Amino acid sequence: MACSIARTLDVIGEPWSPLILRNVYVGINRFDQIQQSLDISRKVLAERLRWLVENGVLERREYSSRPPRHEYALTTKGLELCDLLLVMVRWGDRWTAGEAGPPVLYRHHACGEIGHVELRCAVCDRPMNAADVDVLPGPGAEPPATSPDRVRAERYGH
Amino acid sequence: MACSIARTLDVIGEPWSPLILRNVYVGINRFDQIQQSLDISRKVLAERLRWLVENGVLERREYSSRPPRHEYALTTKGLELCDLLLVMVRWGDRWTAGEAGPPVLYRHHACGEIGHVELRCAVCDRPMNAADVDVLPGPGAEPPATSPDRVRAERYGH
DNA sequence: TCCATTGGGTTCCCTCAAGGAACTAACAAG
DNA sequence: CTTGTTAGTTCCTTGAGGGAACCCAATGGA
Repeated sequence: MACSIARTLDVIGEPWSPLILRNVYVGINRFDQIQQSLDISRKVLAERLRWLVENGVLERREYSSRPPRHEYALTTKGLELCDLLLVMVRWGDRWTAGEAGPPVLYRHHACGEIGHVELRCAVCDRPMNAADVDVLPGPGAEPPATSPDRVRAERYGH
Repeated sequence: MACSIARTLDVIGEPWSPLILRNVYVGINRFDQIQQSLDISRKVLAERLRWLVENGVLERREYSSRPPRHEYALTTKGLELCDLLLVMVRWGDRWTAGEAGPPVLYRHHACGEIGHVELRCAVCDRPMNAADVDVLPGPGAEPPATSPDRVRAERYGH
């Protein structure tokens, strides 16, 4: 599908993948550790890891050759996906955390404070949220075919 | 699970939900429109819409009483979820768009320019990405039980 | 008046992927 | 030479997703 959301979901759309990614991100990066931590079936975990490696999100590397042992590490591509996790965390904290407060805190290296992410426009630096943008067809849009859907989507712009 | 990522995924973790959300966001917000646009089964679409409404992400409202006709609209909670979509789009554009370029562009109301989102720290305003934070247990963390995993996760830090 | 159509779903069946448990391989330690 | 550890694979069963058909209320057209 000519939609970056769909293409992103194609890589990490199924519900275990973000959790696997999160585990690798925090240092839980070996097969059995991940399996126990998530209580995921070994079969599905093996499939997901293979998929994530094939798609360049994780790297499988040997940390011992005799006996052969492997662990998983984030690639640059994978680390950038973790930004998505930070945004998920923010939403989850705001809307589902309950009275106990957030289960995990994030300390920003640059300022040393506990904080959370905000979305800013890369051009003007001001806040840029879903309510602040118009959606327009881009160069990679599926060719002519001005479908009713497309017209509707173009017209929207809030 | 005491993890905001898991809680977020509980709401929109299955692969159709973000696409449904995206459609409602751009104005494709009636049952048949969504169904045709995504080529999703009517059964699953009905289930997902019900789930999203139950969870306060969408609102089902009547736009005609005779005959009774309904459409779906984003709540505030749902609109904030769309921030997640903007971040997905950014990643998808960077890593999966190919040579054709991004299929969709986003124009920022504040500056009028085509841009994309960046993550900033809400405290100090500087860039805050996954590589720039330490992960610490928060108030809502699952109680004592200092598991090996936890220790490992705490020790990690970037 | 009757029929077809539209919007917004249900119902039923069937397949396919997820889950669980057990098994394997390769080596190390006691 | 038995036990343990890591990293999977195999096999079977169950449950969720897809497809197609059906439903119902109202409306438009012949």
